[in-house]
Amino acid sequence: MEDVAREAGVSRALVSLVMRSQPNVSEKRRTRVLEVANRLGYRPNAMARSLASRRTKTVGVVLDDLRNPFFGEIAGGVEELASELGYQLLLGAGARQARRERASLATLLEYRVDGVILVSPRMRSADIAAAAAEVPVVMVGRQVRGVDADLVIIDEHHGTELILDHLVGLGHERIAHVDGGKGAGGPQRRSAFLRGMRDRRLGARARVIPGDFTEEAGAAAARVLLAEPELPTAVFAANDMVAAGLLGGFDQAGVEVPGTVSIVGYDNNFIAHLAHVSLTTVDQPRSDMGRMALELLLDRIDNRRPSVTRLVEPTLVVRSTTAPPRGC
Amino acid sequence: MEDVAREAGVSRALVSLVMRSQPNVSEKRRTRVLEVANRLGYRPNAMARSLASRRTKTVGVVLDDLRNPFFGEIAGGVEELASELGYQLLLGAGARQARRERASLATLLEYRVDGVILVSPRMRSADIAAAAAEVPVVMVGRQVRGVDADLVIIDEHHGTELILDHLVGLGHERIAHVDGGKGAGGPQRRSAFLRGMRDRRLGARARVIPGDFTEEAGAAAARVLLAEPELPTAVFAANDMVAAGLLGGFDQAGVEVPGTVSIVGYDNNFIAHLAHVSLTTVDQPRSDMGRMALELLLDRIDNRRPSVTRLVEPTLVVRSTTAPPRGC
DNA sequence: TGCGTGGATTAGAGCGCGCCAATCTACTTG
DNA sequence: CAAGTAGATTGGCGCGCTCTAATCCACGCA
Repeated sequence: MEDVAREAGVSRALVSLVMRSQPNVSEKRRTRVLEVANRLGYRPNAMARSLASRRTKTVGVVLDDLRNPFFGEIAGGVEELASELGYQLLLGAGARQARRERASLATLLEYRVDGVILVSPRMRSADIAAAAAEVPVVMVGRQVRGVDADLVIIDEHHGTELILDHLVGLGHERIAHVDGGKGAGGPQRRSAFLRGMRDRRLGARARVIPGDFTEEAGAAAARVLLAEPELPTAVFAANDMVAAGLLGGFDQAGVEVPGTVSIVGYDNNFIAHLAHVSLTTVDQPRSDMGRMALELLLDRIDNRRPSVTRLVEPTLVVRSTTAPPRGC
Repeated sequence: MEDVAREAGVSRALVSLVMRSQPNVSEKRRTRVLEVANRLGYRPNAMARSLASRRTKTVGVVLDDLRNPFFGEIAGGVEELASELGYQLLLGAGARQARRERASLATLLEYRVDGVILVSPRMRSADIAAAAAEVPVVMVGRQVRGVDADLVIIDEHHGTELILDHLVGLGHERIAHVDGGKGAGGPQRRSAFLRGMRDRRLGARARVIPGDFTEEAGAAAARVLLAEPELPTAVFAANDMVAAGLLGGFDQAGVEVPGTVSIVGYDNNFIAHLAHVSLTTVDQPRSDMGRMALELLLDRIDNRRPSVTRLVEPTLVVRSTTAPPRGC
C-alpha cells in the first residue's frame, strides 16, 4: 500500500479510499491509483483490513459432512448469496461428532467471523448458546430452545400433510410409514404421520415400520410388508433412499408400483428424478434455505433485533410411483 | 490478551507463548494463564495472529458447485484432513463461470491463504499461472501445461482400460460408447475408448454416440441404438447418469440388461449403489483425491520443491449390469 | 564467593490496514 | 475580494497479535 501510494504520488489514506471504492475521490486520482495498484500487483490484505475495521466480511458455516448432498445443497445456497454480496465462507465440518463440531465452531470464532450458520448441529445447546452470545448465529434444521439465534426449519408437519392429502385423495386408506429413526426429521415425520392418519379417521389403518434413512432399511421394510397377510396400498418412506429400497424390494418380488402399491419418498434427491425411478416425493428448497439463512444472518449482523424463526414450506412433487389403489 | 496478562500477572508475550503451546514455559505459569484465559473467555484473534506471523493456517478451495456431489466429496476429503491438521478452509465457488471463479480466487488471495486448491478449474491457464506465482497451488482434475502447480488427476486411460478388459474378457466385441462431450474427462474417456478398441483389434466394431453427462443423453442414446438394425452387446457410458438414462431407455423398450446388453458406467456415484440399479462402474477415490491435494499443498508450503503430478488410479466395481453376451 | 549456563520471561517494534480529525483546495456568493 | 462551503486529501494512531533480542533468574561448579 505504501508502495502504491508513493508510486502514485498520493498518501496511503487515499489509496485506502480508492481500494474501498469510497466516494469523494477525484476521478483523476482514482484511476491513477488503480492503474498503479494493478501494475504493481497490489492486493489489499484482508487480514489487516479486518483487524483495523473490526469487520471480516466472512461468515462461518458449520455442517456435518460435505459429502452428504443434503448439506452440500444448503452450503451451495449460502455460498451463492455470499459471493453475490461479497462475503466469504469459512467452512468447518463436524464429521458427525459433536466434539469435532465444537472444535470447528471455536476455530471459526477465532477468525472473528461476522456470523455463523449452523447446519443441523449436533452440539449441546449450551455450546450453541455460548456462541450465540459472541456472534450472530443462524441454525438450519434444528430447533433448540433457549438460544438467541435465528432459525430456518422445515415444516415437516406440512410436508407430511401434503403426502397424506395426496394419498388419501387418490383413495388410499391402508397406509404404512417406514420411519427414519432418530435422524433429523425422522421423529417429526413419524408423529405427523400418525396424527394425520388419526385426523383423517384412518388411525386404525396406519402402520409404522421402524427404519433409518438408508436404502437398506427400505429393502428390509419391503420384506417385512411382503411377509404379512395383506399389503398396504401405499407406503410413505422417511426419505428417498428408503423409498428406493422399497422400490427395489417390491420390484424383486414382482409387486407392481404403483399398480399394487403406491410409494412416496421425501427429499426429492438425485434419485427421485431418474426417469426409471420417477418417485413421487416431497421437495425441500435446500438452496433457498441456505440463502435464507445467510439473509437472516446478515440482517442480524447490522440490525440488532430479536431472533426470528423461518418455517420453510416443502412442496409435493408428483411423479410415477403413486396412483389410485386397485379397484378405485 | 492484555487483560489476561494483567490478570495472570505476566507479560503479554508470555500469554502469547502459552496460547501457541510453545515449549519453555513453566508449568505453573502455563496453567495459570490458561485458567485466566478460560475464565475471561479469551479467544486469540486469528486475524491479528495471521497478520503478525504471516501465516494464516488457512487454505483456499475453489470449486464449481458445492451442490454437485462430485465436488462435495472432494471438498469433504480436503476438509477432513484440514481439520486434523488444524487448518481452516476458505471456500469459493465458481457457479460454472470462469469469471466468477476468477473473482473467487482473487478474494481468497486477499485473505492471504497459505495455498489454494483448484478443483476442475475453468479459468484460463494464465490466471492460474498468475495465482501460482503468488502462492502454492494444487489443481485437481484438470491438466494445464506451463503452470508451476501440483496436479492430482485421474488416470482416465486406466479407468477405460479396466472397463474394456472387463467387457472384452466377458466376450464382448461390439461395444458402444456414449461420450461426455467436452465435460471434464469426456474427451479423455472417448479417446481412450477408441484407442483401447483399436489395440484389441476391435476398432471396426467400436461405436461412439455423442452425449453429455446427463441422464437425458443416456436416454437419447438408448433411442438411437434401438433404432439401429443391430444392438451392441455392451455400452460404456461416460458416467453413471448417462448409464442410468440408458438403463431406463432399455428397460422401457423391454431390452434386458445385462441379458441382451451390458452397461458400464463411470463415477460410482450414489445411484450406482442402489440395489435395483446395481451398476457396474468405475470408482474414483474422490475423498482421497481431496486429502492428497491438501497433502501436496501443505508439503509445498513448507518445502520449496518442483511441482509434482499425482495420477490417481481408479478401480472397477463389478455389479449386476454386465454379463457375457448372449451365446457365450 | 563469583561466574557461567540455559531455561524462563519480557520489552518493544512491527504486521498492513481503517478511521478520525485536521488540513487543503477549488468554487460560490454577497 | 474576502469569507464561506463542500469536497478532496492527509497524518497518525491503534487494531491484537508474533517475533527478536535482551534481560532475568536459579543453580551448579570451581
